[in-house]
This record gives sequence, C-alpha cells and structure tokens, in this order.
Amino acid sequence: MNLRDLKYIVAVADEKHFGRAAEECAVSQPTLSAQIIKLEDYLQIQIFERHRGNLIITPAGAEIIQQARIILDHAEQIHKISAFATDRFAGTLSLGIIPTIAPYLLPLILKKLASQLPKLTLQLKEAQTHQLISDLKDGKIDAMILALPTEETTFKEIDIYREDFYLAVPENHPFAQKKVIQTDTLDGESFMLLEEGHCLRDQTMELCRLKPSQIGQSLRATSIETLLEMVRCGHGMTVVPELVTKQGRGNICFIPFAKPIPHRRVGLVFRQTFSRQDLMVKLVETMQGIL
Amino acid sequence: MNLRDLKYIVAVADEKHFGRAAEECAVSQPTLSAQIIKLEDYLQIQIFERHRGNLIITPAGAEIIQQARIILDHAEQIHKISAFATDRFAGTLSLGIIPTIAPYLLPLILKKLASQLPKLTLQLKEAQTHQLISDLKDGKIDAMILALPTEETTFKEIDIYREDFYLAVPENHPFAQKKVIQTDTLDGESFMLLEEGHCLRDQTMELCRLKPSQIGQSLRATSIETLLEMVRCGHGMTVVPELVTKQGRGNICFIPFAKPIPHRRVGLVFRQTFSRQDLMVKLVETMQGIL
DNA sequence: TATTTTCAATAGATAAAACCTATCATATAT
DNA sequence: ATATATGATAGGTTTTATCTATTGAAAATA
Repeated sequence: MNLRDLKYIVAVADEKHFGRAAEECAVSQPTLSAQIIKLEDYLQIQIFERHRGNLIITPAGAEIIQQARIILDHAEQIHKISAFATDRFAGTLSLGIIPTIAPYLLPLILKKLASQLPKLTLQLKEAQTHQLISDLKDGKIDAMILALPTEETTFKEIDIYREDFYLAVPENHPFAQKKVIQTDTLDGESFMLLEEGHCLRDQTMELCRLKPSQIGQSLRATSIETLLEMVRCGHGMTVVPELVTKQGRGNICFIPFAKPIPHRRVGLVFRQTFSRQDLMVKLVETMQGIL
Repeated sequence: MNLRDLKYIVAVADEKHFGRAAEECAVSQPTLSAQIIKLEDYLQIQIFERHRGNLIITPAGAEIIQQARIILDHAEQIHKISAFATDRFAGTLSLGIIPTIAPYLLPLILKKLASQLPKLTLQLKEAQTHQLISDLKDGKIDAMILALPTEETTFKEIDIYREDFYLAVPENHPFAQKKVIQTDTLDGESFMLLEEGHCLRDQTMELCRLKPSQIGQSLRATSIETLLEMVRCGHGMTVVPELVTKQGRGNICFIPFAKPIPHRRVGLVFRQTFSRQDLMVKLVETMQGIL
C-alpha cells in the first residue's frame, strides 16, 4: 500500500470517474486503473464497482476511503511541518552558555538579537563547559557559547569575539597605579579564583603561572561577582575577561596586561552534524554586528 | 513520500539505530539509510542527526514522526477493514423484494437465515420490480428477489425456486369443486388484479389471456391480501403464486391449473460487477435448503 | 437494428525506484 | 595502535510505475 494509491482512490471517489480522477492525479487512466486494481488485489477487497457512468463504492471501500482521507491529511501536515521548519531562522534554539560569559554577554545582545531574528526563540541554559559538552553530545542543547577551543572533534566552532583578560585589584592596591601589568610581576601575590570546573579558573592559573600557595583556599566562589566583592574587600586579586570590566564598578581597578596580551576566544559550538548550520553562521554574524 | 518511508523513520525513531531499524523493517541497512536520506532530501529537512551510538531526532523530525505514527495507525485500520470485509458472509446486505413475494417468503426463511448466516445483517426494502431495478443500478440496494427474468444485461440472476400459480375462488363458487382448471375455461369470468406495476398483474393477464372487460376496474388493490379479501366476498377471482396458498385461509379455494402448469421463477438478482458474488450463491443455497 | 461514443481494462515497452551485497569512512572503545 | 560499531557510498539487479496504443463492453444515437 502506498500514499499514491490512496490519493488515487480518493480521487476516484471524488470524481466518480477513472478518467477525470487520473487527470486530477496527473497520470494516465491506465496507470490509475492498474494501481487501483493492484491495491484491491493486495487488500483482497473490491473498493469500486465499475459501470459506465455509474460508479459504486462498496461499503468497505467507503470506509477505506474515509481512512485514506485522514491519512492524506496527515501527510499534508508533514509537508507543512517541513515547509515551516525550512525557514532556517525560525523556531527554538536551545543554547548553553558558561557562567563567566552569560551574565556579561547576554544583556548586551539579547534585545537586539530578538529584533534581528524575530522568529527565533532562544532557550538558554547556563552551565560549566564540561556539562555543556555532554549536553551537546546528547542533543539536550543545540549549541553553546564558551571559550574556545573545545578539543572535541565532533564539534564545529565559530569564533564570535576575542576577549582580553584584565587584572582586578582593589583601588588602594599599589598595582592600581600601573597602566599595564607584566604577568611575571605577580609572583608573590595572593589570588582568588572561581571554584573548580570553570574554564576561567584554569586559564588564569595558566597565564599567571600561579603556585598553589598563591590561591586562596577558603573561598569557593561560584561567580565572578562574588570574586569581585572579595577583591573589593582587599582579600586578594583576580583575573577577569574584558566584558566584565564594561560595567561600572566602584573601588576596583582593572589593569590591562602587557603584550602579548592574554585573552580568550569566545565562540559558538555545535555538533558537526547539526541540522541548522546556516542558522549558526547567521547567529554569529548577528552577534558580531551587535558587539 | 511513501508509507514505507514513514515506517522506516518510525522504526529508526524507536530503535535509535539504523541497523536494528532496518532489521525490524526487513530490509538492508543501506536501503533504509538511502530511503531516509531521500525522504529528508525530498522534504528539504533533516529528520535525524547521525552519530555513532547517539542518534538525535530534530524538533521538526519529531513532529514528522508523530504524524507518521498517526498515518501508519490509519493504514493499519485499512488493513483491518479489508480483513473484516473479506469475511464474505458477514456485514450488511441491502436486499430489495417485490410485494408479491416479501410477505410470503420472508416469514418462512428469515429466522433460519439469521441462524445459518449469523454475521449477515439484511436490510430489506419492498418495492415493485421497476423501482428495484433502478435502485440496483444506482447501488441503492445490493441485490433483489423477484420474478425472473429481468431482461437486464448488466445483471446476474440465480434461480431460487419455481412457484406454480393457483386460481383463487370463493368456496361457494362452482369452480371450487374442480381438482384442476384449464386456462381456456376462464373466458367469461371476472378477475381482480393488483394495481399497475406489479409483475404478477402482467403475468396473470398473460396466462389467462384476459380481455379488458374481464378486469374489475373499480379496485386498485395494493396487496394480494386485499385481493383475497375481495375474492372471499365474491367479487371475482384472481391468480396467486403458490406460497400465498400455504397460509390457511377460510372461505377461499386455491385451484391448481392443468398442465402445462403456469408458474413463475423467483430468483436473486444483482449487478454483474457486484463484489460479493460468493455471498449471493451462498444466500441462494441457504434459502433453497430452508424451503 | 446498426453505428458511434464512452469508459475502464489490457498489452507491450520504457523509465524510475527500491533493493541487495560489498565496501568505505569515521568515531569510539580497547 | 588496533578493533569495533555505525551509517554512507558504489555498482548492479529486480521490481514497480508509468506511458501509448488498443480492446471490450455497455450505453447512446441514428
């Protein structure tokens, strides 16, 4: 049995005439006749009684045609679903973002993004890199924004922006007077970092070549904001990405690093096999246009 | 798009594995893969994201699969309808019967017929021959029982029984003493007939070679029972088929005719193209067994 | 009654598709 | 580094759908 066959019998039921039904289905009359005979043969049941000018639908045939109409309706639905879905910039996108990006990037772009991609609905999830990677593999999210690279071969990455790091010190700290800072002058300083699992923690440790003794152990900071609060109170210093410095903050100085300026690449990551790659490109372009 | 394709994507959605889905569909994995790719291509939409061991259904794909399940359900319905309908002795049969047969034949057979063809429901319609012929052509009824032949080339006829005619006279009539009656002794007698349109009227006129002057004009009898009531009251005589004589009636004598005995053939008639010919044969055999 | 018209089925040939086996490519697990 | 698992690709075969032309049978018309 075949959707085409069902179309044929519905056409015959509508037209009560094989020739006209064939025309409606854009096939020749013998083709339509043969297919219907084959269907009747397959179902072991007669659907139509043929007479000239007087076509009778058998009772079972009428029931079958009723089902066929339902089936064709739903088949049409499938076409509609596809047609809608092929508007690649519409629909819902489930997007993961790491905690050191989300609160600083989202306020800058969400509003304009909604106006430039009006048919796109974002479903946001904030989690650490390793969690997002797992979610992306499982299909729980469609894409994610985080620090590149991910080292995952099954993912594709597109750079969105490059973000320089800054040293955050209390404004009464000696460093606060410096225009730039050399990473090798940080040797004895005491640092505060985010809790384990944040990529920013690892990046900071690496770029400042921190010894375990320099890292404040008492604190398990879950956010940059907490960290900055501690800095403000003079418990130590920390490193933050550029976007964090854009919001006005009292009592804290953000000192640029000397060249080569340490930074991170922030990008959009998705599965190589993801079905909406053109939306990914569009999304990145739109975000870059806003920033 | 094709019912087979829909079966394939539902199988993949269920199994989350192309190989197992192919097995379930009893085709090779390349076949299933190729068909699904072709479907995705045709719909211009990706239904699955392929990874090893981790198959993800796209949002649009999920909607399509939902529709596909509905469609396959209804397709299954079509199979069930056919399977039920191919029990050729089940279902409803719309049967027309002429008024000179219905009230005498039906009481004899209906009960036993219901027990011997328990799954068959009869929908009975009583009408004159010409009306039944028109209804049968239009498919308003499936078959009819009447006096043969119909002279219609598009119908098939099966004889059920042969029915001799009898002369009905009041018991005080001189003819009432006769064992048999010769048709050529009826010349001057006055007859009462059914109204126009009844085949029995025409048959009686023919077999008795009645002149218009012999036929009572005042009466437009719509049933044999009315006619017999008139005979009982001595208004004349009439001719009735054998089954009418089987019910005990006072004050009326039914005289057999001399050879060659005039009679009519009663049979089952249906369209040559009717889909339940084997039921027709079975029905006639069953009725003959009962009579 | 004979002829024409109408309508669906049949015949024969061609084109399209679905299918199979064998193999490849890639990612994951060992 | 090797083996395994999974889905895609290649090439060839079979099946199916389709076409045009024709036939057959009933109905309408002359």
